[in-house]
Amino acid sequence: MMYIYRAKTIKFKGIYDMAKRNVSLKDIAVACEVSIATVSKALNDHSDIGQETKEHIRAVADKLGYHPNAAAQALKTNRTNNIGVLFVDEANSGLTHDYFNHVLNSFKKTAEENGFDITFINGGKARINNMSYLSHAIYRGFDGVVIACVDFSDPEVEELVKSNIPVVTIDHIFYNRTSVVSDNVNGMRELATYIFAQGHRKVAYVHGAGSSVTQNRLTSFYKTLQELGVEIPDEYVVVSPYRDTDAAYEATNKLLDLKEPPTCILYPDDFAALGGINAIRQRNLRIPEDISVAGYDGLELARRLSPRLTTVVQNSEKIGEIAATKLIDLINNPKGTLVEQIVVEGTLDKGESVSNIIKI
Amino acid sequence: MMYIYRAKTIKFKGIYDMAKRNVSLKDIAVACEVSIATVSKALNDHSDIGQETKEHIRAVADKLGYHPNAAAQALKTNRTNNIGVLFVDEANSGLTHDYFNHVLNSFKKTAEENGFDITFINGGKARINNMSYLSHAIYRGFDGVVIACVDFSDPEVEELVKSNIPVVTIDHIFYNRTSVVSDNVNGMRELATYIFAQGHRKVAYVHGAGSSVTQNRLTSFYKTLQELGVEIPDEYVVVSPYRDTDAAYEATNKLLDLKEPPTCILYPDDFAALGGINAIRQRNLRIPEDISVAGYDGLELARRLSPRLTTVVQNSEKIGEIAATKLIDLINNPKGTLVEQIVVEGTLDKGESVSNIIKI
DNA sequence: TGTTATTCCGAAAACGTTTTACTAAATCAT
DNA sequence: ATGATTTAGTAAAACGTTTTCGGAATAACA
Repeated sequence: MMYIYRAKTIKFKGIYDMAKRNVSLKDIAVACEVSIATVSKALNDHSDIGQETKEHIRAVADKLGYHPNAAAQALKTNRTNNIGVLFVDEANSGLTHDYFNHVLNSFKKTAEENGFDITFINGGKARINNMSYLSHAIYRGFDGVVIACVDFSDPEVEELVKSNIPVVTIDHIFYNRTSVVSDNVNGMRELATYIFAQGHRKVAYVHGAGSSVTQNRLTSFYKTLQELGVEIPDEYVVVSPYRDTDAAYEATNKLLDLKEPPTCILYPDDFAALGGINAIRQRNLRIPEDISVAGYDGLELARRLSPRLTTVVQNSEKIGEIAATKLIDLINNPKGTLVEQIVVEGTLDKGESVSNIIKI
Repeated sequence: MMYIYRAKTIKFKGIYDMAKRNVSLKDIAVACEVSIATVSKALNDHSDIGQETKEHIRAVADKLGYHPNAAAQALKTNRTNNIGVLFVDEANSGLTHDYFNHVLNSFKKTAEENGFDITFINGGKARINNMSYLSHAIYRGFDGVVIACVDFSDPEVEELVKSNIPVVTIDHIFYNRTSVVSDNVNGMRELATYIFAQGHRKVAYVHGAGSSVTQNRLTSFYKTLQELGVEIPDEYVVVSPYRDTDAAYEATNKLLDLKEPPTCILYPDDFAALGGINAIRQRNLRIPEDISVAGYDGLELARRLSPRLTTVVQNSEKIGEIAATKLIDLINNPKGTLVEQIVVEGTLDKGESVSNIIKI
């Protein structure tokens, strides 16, 4: 696609030409006629500084417009109060990845509430001096790192995980590292069981492939239906990436072209389901009367479609929150805390897109 | 909603108990039997170090697993290679804000390609020692700051914008600061003109309110239709926040309940349009035969709905990219670069949700 | 051979903090 | 009044860099 943009350049002179030197402890020290050490202690509320001195120093600091210098603090204390976020998904959708940005948003919120900032760890490919993930993390001095949705088989990821930087992984379990995962096994079990209960026996599965998340779901799908006595033929399982409506569209067409098409199709996520829905509607089939569909994720989108999408709503907020909490625990108490593996359950949203086809 | 989660705690001992001291220039210096200065220069490829010395030092640095220390570098050079991102939207949707996360994703990409990292500037409310935006930016020493989608009347934002930190604002123009804005005026003009050409005269507008973005659109909407000789009664304009499907649902119902309901409704964004669509469908009205709708933003969602949504696709990728480029220009050349105000045009996607109602 | 460039490297200061060890003064107990 | 303790503050080192100013050795030149 061609993009046009007009630019009108206003001929202002540059405005950033004043020498910038921020006020430092030293400035406060001379203003108050005390030592730098005293200023530092006063601002950090140490007990060995007199009350009136503290108040005076703080007042002067305020008046002078003092701001602490994160770099200097970090250099001295080995703490940055900064958390690295590593996220590289297969589709490279980055921040536009629906599920992830919900998780991250909640992670960010709790991290900030605890005084931490968030910085992205970017790939080796993009950087000028191309560092590995671990190099980047060491370089920035992150107090901890959260890893989500990446290709966990990437050796660079493994290197990072095995380092001595506190790590929490999301939706993937590493031995001896704490992780927060969505309960895909039970989620899929619930969904499959519900679909079975609605009378469906010919159930197809559009598989998101790639990660342990989708692998868990697929396994759970097979297992659940097998326990219920349903056989899934191989041609009922097709692959299509996360959030890829085009691929889901193709996959759906393939399924509908089978001699014996399924009565229900499961998609890797709600958005991909849209692609499937388009394919189905294009054939003038009705949802759910002629064919049923189900998504996954439980984004708001699912509730806004008509018919409302049957889906498993993942508790992305809770996942982000717990991940942040646990990571901060780890940071503040590196030797004390135990390694935990936390499973966050989702809930089935029955919606309206899976019909009851039990013959009466 | 009640959220359940199970946690199984694996009783591993803490693993982060090894003392971590990263290898420094000094370590390399003693290993190579040269001075620290020489090591620094060698690694930074200064011209006054011999070729073989450089190579040797680099080899040793590699072997020892050296990583530069961002904090120390920042302290010394007053450069952090880090850009602050300020983003607070009305709805507090944060990273889940569709349009913004597209812009940010693209911004992030170009920033990283130029060796910059990205850190969020968070609100005063969330932080423990609640800093203003500017304080936070100074504290972290951001080389530059990008501001998007915030409440630009917030005095804290103004304080930041007026500081001597290089700033680029997105979708809002400040005097004497460079900005990148989506062309909402022309976008809305195109959309309104198209709708008019399709024969619609009773056009309602669900107004996103709050920002200059939506204000520009509203103004352009009024202006365009007035120029075309169409009068918009006051009750055709109702307010509903960005991306709020529930509010859009309500707003739509209000519009449909009018004695003389509109033949076409515009929404502040594609997602909100979904809420409207639900309200319409609930009354068994067909889109676009009985009533037409249009969105804004041009997210992929719009193309995946059926009927495909008529919308204005904003060039979010380009906006992010330009914002990053311009900000980096400003950072690298603070006194030389001019202040620019860049307008990025969008394109009308006619979709299928606005019908032609011209009587033949 | 003596002078001047050129090449390569080092000493040391500085960036803004925090923290340890210490001192001087004030308070207390006896 | 003496010694012991507490209180309030300071000096200085250290964190890991970068950079300025030289300085010594070597090379080039007359």
